[in-house]
Amino acid sequence: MALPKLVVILGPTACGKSGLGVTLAKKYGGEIVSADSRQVYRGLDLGTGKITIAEMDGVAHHLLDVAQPGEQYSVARFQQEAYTALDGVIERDRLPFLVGGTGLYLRSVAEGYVFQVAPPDHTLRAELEALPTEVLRQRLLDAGVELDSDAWNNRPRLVRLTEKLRSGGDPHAEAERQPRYDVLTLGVAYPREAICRRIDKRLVARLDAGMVEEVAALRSQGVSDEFLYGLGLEYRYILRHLTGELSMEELIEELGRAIKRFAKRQVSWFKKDKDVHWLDMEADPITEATELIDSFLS
RNA sequence: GGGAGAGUUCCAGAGUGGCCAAAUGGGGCAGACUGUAAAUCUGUUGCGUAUCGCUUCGGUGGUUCGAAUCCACCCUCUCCCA
Repeated sequence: MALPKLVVILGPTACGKSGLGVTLAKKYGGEIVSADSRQVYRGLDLGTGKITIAEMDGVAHHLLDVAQPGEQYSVARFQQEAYTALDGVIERDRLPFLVGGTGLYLRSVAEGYVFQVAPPDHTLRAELEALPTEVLRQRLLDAGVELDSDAWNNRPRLVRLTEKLRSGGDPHAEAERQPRYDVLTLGVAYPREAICRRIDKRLVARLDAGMVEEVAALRSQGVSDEFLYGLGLEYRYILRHLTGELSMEELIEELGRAIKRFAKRQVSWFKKDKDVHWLDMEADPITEATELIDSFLS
């Protein structure tokens, strides 16, 4: 039995994924499932570049605003909820579009990651987090776990490896996949300089639109600084501005740089996926995408 | 006009005779990443026909086997007294 079809739209930040998603979804009678690790939170709007109701233009969107700021979210939870949402779209006999920039989230659904039975143990994590890195590392080494240089100082990863070990999992287990969809992946990207220009432009526009005020409001509603800091980018840098650490000029400069660095990391991630059909955004991406989708559906 | 101090590799900033192409941080570049992923982490960052050679530490000229480090003069900047 053939797998249901899914169109994935991915790409670095500020390249027009959401807009393209809406256009294509309208054209094909589709619905959109967002794949963004920060847009799942309610109230994180300007800072995440979340699509507005008006911009949705009547197209149904899923997995936006499904968690409370401060709440724990994870790839596994995302995958679960995305599967449910996508299956709903398919049942309604509509074409599902998975649109977003969180590489891990996208891939977990598009490729069907099978997660080990080792859910986060927050009590254990709290314990481990108090330990020095060398201790975390040494315990794993003593247990025969092999660590590559990339994980050597990576505390979150050391903690997760320990967690897997404790719950009887195998830290070396081969990554498993069970694809549930027949996927067409469209990539949205501009040349590097163009991305940088778009990022700068969008940053200023969002600050004008009240992005700093959004963060201030979240704080006054009781969202912790720790959570905001952990979100990174806009929330982290604006928090630092609000606490007086960064002037407005420094905020614009440093945040702009950080977003560009992030875009680069996204590109690094997406580049590895050889199945992406990269659209030429400076030509006619809609026609190009339409042709690809048409042949994908036929 | 007089006095004090400073000029270092993209930036900031260590380094005061050999272990210095030069610490560290930032930035840049490349990368990793299956339950925190906008997070977290790794490598690299003068040039070259590369376990060796070449050109760098404001400029010029000295001292020395050897100088970013010492001396002289010059240029620039900061500060203090006028």
